[in-house]
Amino acid sequence: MKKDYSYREKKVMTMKTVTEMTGLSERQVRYYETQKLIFPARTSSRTRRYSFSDIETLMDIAEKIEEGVLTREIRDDFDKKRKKIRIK
Amino acid sequence: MKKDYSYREKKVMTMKTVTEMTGLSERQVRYYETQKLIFPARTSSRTRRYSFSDIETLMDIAEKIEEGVLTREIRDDFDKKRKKIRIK
DNA sequence: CGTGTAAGGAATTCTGACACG
DNA sequence: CGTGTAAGGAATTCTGACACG
Repeated sequence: MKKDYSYREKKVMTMKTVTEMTGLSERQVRYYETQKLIFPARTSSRTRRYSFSDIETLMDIAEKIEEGVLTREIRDDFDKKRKKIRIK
Repeated sequence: MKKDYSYREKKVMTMKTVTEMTGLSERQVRYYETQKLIFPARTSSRTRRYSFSDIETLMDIAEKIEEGVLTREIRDDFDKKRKKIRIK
């Protein structure tokens, strides 16, 4: 059974809210999705929905990008972390 | 200083998400606002933003309405509860 | 009282592409 | 590589009003 309520993970925000909260452009947010760094949900009419968790990930990404890290590297890094969590 | 992060109280959702999560119509959600039962935030372009807390309040309201309680009574009830919390 | 609906405008979102590099 | 932008269509949101009652 799936957990019914998790404020942090629930995909509820639209693009506008995300750009407001992160300071990133729509273009940036969508690009990071194509790079498989974030995974917004989609409504029946194709609009994206983001979670608080996504917002936090985006802010991490923004920092790394500023440091000159490539999206490819950020993704590998995320994948590694996910693996570690699974091993635990 | 204001608390910077509270997933539950942060006003981040648009009307569409709210109607999806509560099952209410846009009309109902807006009406309950005119009755001072919920207080969404507004963006610079006038669109409403709701919090998880608002969603929960809306579901409470929906239940009461079904029981035949008047919005006026629901509001008085909410006001009483707020007062109690303050006294504590 | 509480809610549905049609109306018309404004703001939002989406995709694919050109651009720079 | 990462991001800006103009383009055009589709979906969303808003307000004020008429309707029923």
